Amino acid sequence: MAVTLHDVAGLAGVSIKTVSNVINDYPHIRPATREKVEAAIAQLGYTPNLTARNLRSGRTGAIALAVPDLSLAYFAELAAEVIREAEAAGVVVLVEQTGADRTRELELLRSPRLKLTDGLIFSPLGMGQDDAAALDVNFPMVLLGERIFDGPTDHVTMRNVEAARAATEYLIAQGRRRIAVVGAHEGELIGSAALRLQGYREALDAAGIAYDDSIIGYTTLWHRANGARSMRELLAAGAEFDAVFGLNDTLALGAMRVLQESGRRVPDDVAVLGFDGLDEAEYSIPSLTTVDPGREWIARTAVSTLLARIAGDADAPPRTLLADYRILQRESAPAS
Amino acid sequence: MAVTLHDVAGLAGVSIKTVSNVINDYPHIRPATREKVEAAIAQLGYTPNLTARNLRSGRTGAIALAVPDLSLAYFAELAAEVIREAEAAGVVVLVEQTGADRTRELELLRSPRLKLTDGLIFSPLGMGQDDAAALDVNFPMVLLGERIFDGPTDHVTMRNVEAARAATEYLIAQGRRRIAVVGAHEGELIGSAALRLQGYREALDAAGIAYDDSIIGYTTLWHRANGARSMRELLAAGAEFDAVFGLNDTLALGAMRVLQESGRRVPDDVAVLGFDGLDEAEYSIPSLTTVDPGREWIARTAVSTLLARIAGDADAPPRTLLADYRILQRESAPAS
DNA sequence: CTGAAAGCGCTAACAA
DNA sequence: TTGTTAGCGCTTTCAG
Repeated sequence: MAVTLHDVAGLAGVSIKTVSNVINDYPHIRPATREKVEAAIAQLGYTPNLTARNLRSGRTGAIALAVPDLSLAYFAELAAEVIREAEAAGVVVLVEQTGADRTRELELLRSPRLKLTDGLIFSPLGMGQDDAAALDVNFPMVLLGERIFDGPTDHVTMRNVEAARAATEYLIAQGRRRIAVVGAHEGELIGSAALRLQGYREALDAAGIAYDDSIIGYTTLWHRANGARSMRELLAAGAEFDAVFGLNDTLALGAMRVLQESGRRVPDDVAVLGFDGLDEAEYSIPSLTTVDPGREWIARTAVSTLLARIAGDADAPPRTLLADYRILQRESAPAS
Repeated sequence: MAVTLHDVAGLAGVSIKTVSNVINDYPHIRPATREKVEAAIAQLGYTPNLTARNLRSGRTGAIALAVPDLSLAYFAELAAEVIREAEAAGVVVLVEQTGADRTRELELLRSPRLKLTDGLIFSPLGMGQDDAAALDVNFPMVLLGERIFDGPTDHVTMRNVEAARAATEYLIAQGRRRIAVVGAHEGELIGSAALRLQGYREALDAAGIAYDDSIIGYTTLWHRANGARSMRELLAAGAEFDAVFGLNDTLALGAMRVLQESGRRVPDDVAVLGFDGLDEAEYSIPSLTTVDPGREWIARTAVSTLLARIAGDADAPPRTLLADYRILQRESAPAS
């Protein structure tokens, strides 16, 4: 641990500047000198102290990623992509979990721990529009999720409304008329749940189908257990429907499970459609038709956008970047 | 960003040492001084530069977690736990993905990026016994997975052999005699696959059942798709069996999917049992009987062990810590 | 092409 | 109780 530039310089019989030059591939070094230095480095097993380098350069070579919880499959897959992408750019990722909790999200934005990184990719779920001011931070940041805040921040997000509308239209095209929803958030106006529900309503309207709140299942955290519970409540209330739109895959899988327990056949009695395009949606019984909202593109774009900000174009106007979506047709809602 | 101790000291009319004392809760400060300093800090919006502090103190307040891939559910849930646990201790987590690739695992151990952290929780999958020397690193490290290396390193792991044996015995107790396996690794001697297979064989031996390689499905990466593919190969080869032991849940779920496609009823025709105790195993159709290897305990223990090493007991003898397992009885292999 | 020296922002002896 | 000062290990002018 304790081997420094000075040790290497001493052994190689040069100054620390020369060693530094070698390490940083400074071009004009005499080959003989370079060799001496490299031999010394190898002999001593020297590795540069990144903390010192960071202090000097003002950069850390790390970015932070803040998501609600890695045990939510969507965020796990997102994080996997972000880390892969960052690594390709030689940057390391520090992962924070907020639990989708407003207080913790706000704390995170003020946390000195972020000083350990050059920037933040942030997926806020708990904060509301009132908290927009908290997003006016003095470090590079890219927001994931809806552009619900007007601050000067880059957003990378998906077409929630359009994608949900397309999904609903897809079900309607199969002749489904009573389409239940699982995962709605009571009274929410912004956020993914509200936007996807809006897309759902637009599709109903366009098809002349009345919106019926009695087949909307409300549940906050998009866990599988909540999808199951929500569906049980719908069934217990005697709701009638011929399709279910899960506002994400995990909910849809939980709901599908309960439907089958109750004796409904999927898709014959009830078609099921999810949202997220998770790997596991391909291997459920039946496999889940779902909307791929472009998660991979989002991860890639978030990283490259953040790195560009860090690299300097801090004054470029903030951008909103939208991923393309597509419907992955599977068995739970086949294309008729 | 550019506000430093000196700025605060200047505004408060004291020396930087006094400011430093206030920040670090040094006890003997006159209340009036403290107030002045705190006012200045608030006015300037000062936050300490952690990089500088780290350089000085030799600590970073961060640990690294290296896993194969966060899109593997087991590691996502493990990472979620590790981050939660670390946060409770005021430590931040940098996540690295190795892809279970030997070369990248070896590179990681030598990577200067680790200098950004105080220690490493490492789950190696690609490295073999020949690489044990590479694990003799000069920073605190806790290994997850088998104690297959003899280096002076702490291990936190699960009882793979016992748990797999118990799982197999559980199936045998239900009257199953032809128990297929999905996820074996050809020629592997150490590592989770080999150990779980060993537990399986021990159970067969104890019950006087002959081991039959024709019902062992080999596949490397424990992805759902591989579980499915492996099961398809077994079926195509005309293998006969009345139970399947998936060496992890993801494999088991993929295999179960294919079994049902092929018209087999689970558990009537074929019982299915997994390994990992994933959340999603509870919501498959049918729900998956599985072994919970103590993942949560492993995450907690890995963090606390690493932090203890970092805090100083570097010379304590290396320990191997074993989690308790339990079988979660569900529908895919009911307790008769 | 290489060396000397300053300083990034902070902590911790040591003084006062 | 508070101030002075010397580094932590590195990069980076500026000389030579």
